[in-house]
Amino acid sequence: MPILLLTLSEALADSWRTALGRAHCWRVADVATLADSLQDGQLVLADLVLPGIEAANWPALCRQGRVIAMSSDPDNGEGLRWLQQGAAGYAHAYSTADLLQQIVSTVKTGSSWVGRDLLALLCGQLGSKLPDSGQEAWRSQVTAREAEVIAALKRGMANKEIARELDIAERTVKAHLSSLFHKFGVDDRLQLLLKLA
Amino acid sequence: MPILLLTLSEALADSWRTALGRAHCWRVADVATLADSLQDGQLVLADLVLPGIEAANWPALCRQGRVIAMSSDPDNGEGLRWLQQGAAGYAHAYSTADLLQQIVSTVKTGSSWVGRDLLALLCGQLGSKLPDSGQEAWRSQVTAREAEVIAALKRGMANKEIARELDIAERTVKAHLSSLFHKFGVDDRLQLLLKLA
DNA sequence: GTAGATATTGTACTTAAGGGCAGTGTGGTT
DNA sequence: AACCACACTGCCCTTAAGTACAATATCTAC
Repeated sequence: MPILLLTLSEALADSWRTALGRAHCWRVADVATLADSLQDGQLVLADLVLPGIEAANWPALCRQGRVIAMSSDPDNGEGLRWLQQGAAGYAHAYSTADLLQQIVSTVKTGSSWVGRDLLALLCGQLGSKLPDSGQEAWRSQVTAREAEVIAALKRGMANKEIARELDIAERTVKAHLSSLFHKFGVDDRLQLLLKLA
Repeated sequence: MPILLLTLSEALADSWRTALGRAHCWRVADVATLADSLQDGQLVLADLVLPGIEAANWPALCRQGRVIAMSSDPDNGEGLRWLQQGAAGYAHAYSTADLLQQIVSTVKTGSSWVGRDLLALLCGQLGSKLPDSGQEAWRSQVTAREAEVIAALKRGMANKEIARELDIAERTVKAHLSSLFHKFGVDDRLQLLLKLA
């Protein structure tokens, strides 16, 4: 599946092609048509200067594909808006080839990409609004070793496997688990997992 | 400059080494010493389970190097806290090799790395606008009776209890579960639950 | 009407899970 | 020194979980 380059500027398209490899890029300039024919999970680099990209088309694009907003004049406020509307990334349209590859590669794996300072802004400004209100109170009553067992449990591992990983006897794993069961008032690993989820 | 692996768990260090290349990794387990001798821009993978990592050491680490917080049990609220304290990234300690390379490569270029859903949370949309990958697709391949068993399982019930509830023999419950295990390619009820979550 | 999916159950077996009891060792507190 | 929390382990026992090998019954589709 080629990467779609959504821009009117031939120069921009060219610099993207050069960075990402000419072969698997496909230039498109008509937003409206694209929104209909977009495949699921399709990767799109979208030049924000493109006429008609904002209106009704952007959310439609983002529903279908993984769209990276490419700004010629990046600004944290602007970036936040596009990300809120479903963008999978926000970057400088004239990023270096290295960075561009990085971004595409990141988004391709299903993650989102956002610059360092924008992230800092997000953490600083919106962070306080999060209901992180120490719902993690249980952590305090769990020892370091028990926490490791929990982590393993959350990966669906059996006692024997956990023992191997932590390099202790299976009996010890059971001991840690028993302790956890008591602390959380549950009967078995399944209920513990549900309690923690 | 090698990547520093800051963890007590040999198993974890090993999985990181395997992903990132044995040659340019360096295992360290003492936070206090490290904080002093850290080079500028040094890349560090920091296991959050490590004792003493939170206290006064974390900010010092982050001032000197690029520190990625590795959680054995990731949670958006937790992630936010570490990022606010200067982390260059927040990821699952047991990420796949591919993803780990991705993360390291991203942070190495000077960007920050943050998972998709955490970013969505930061953007204040809680993922509602992000195309989420067919979350309930599994329902189509599950029979009505199997779905009832799943519902009971999600309440942490044992086979005997499920049998009572559905008014069938325990053996039948086991049959339904076995069928589910095959359909989802898992080995037991715990993994099934994790698969469904 | 025969094939296939679904639901049901039985017997018997192996392995995993969990706990009881008992003990060792370490590190910090009073 | 005495205490305590934590980590670790062994032996033994009970019960739960999961599977192999069958078998019967219903319902829908071709």
